[in-house]
Amino acid sequence: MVLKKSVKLEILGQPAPVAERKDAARNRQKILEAARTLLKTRPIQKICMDEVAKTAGVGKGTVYRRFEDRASLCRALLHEDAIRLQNEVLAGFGIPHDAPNLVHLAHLIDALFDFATDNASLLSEALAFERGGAKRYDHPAHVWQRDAIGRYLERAVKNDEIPPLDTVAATEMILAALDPDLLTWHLERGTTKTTLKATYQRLWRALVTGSDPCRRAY
Amino acid sequence: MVLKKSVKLEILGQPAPVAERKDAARNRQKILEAARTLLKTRPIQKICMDEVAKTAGVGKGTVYRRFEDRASLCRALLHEDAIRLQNEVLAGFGIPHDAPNLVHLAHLIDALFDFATDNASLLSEALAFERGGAKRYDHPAHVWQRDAIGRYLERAVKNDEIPPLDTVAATEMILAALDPDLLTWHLERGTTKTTLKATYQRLWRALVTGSDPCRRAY
DNA sequence: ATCTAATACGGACTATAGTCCGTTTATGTC
DNA sequence: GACATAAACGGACTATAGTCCGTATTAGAT
Repeated sequence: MVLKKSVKLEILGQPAPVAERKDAARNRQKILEAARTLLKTRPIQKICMDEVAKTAGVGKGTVYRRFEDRASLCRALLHEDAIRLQNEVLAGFGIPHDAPNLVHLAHLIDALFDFATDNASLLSEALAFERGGAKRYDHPAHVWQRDAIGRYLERAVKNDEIPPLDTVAATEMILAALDPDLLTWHLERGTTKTTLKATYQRLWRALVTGSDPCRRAY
Repeated sequence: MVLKKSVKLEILGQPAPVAERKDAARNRQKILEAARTLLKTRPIQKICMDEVAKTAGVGKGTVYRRFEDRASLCRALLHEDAIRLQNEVLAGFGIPHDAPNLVHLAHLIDALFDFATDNASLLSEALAFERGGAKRYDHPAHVWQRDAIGRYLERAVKNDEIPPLDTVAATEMILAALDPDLLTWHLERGTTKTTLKATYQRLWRALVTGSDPCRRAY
């Protein structure tokens, strides 16, 4: 059997759907649809896979054949938003190309922030993938975000927009602070999204503009 | 029945063992011992609660009566190290009391870093507590670390050691980057602990010494 | 020593993620 | 259209976290 080559759309971890058989594709859609329906009634953490299967009218085995695991299903549910995010990045947020890299970065981080808060519950579940094994940091979703931020930071340094800096480490710190559970915690305690976002913008700016005074031995 | 009042030792989330009956106390020890024995053979993620129960020679119900859940057991296993950590902090790391707050903070963060790397696997499991619900950020373990860092940061600002700063937010960013899974990831990829720690020290210093230039509207 | 009530025990039970495998279906070939 | 076979289906099965509850133990009171 010759598989039709399908365009690879590896975006934020969406499993590239390589030429599925018709029934398989249909079931994939039924499952996603079922999940989305259930998501309207309660957060993903309260939805079990059997229920998704039953709602979709397929067997549990089918769910797990279409989606590697629970986290994988969550990632697929995030796909649309992820596409939008990536398109915004590719389009450069409508900013002049020659705008300072820090401005680009500000927009990128804003977008990542929105993505994280708007999808906190799904993301939390999606990231739980392989806890303790630390594999999550090798996941395309994470790698992509890291690359995007890192690129701008490097350019900003080269361009003398900010002092020299360990861009790799800084990138990771910026991303770590975007932990969906942390954001959720703040929002649940009454901080508005706007405030939180502003705080966050100030924070990463402080990080990348900071110097290391290496204040004496101790 | 009158309970003997026991000293409350609420450290890093260790459940204060309030006057247990003799059999209960004995079983608590048996369970901890069993867990530690098993931990010598493989990481906590590969050990199931039935096994702990069986090894300890008690029923599963007993395990769950002594320890609220898996995460709770992990926290108990971290207790000794947590005590040491707290004592170091209380002792001020043997630094002169009038040393700059940033120096104190450097030692604190070093200690937190060591604690996180030395206990990464247990911590990862312990923190997994209540994912998606964001309750982990209200946990005594986290609150304690936050307070400790926050206190030094505030003093450092008041003392003009660093420019004004959103100390609360900065504290959270510093802690977020200490994610045990992230540290594990680096260590697994060959970064030495020494290097990683040095990088981390530079990073938080950059953060707290940074300014927010508020570069133009965009 | 006995009594009694609070406390604890243990293992069967439930819930749920994820696997396995015998049966069914789609699809390219003749 | 019939055939062969790769792919997919579905639900029973396994593994494991956490609950429940009838029975057993402890410890203060008498």
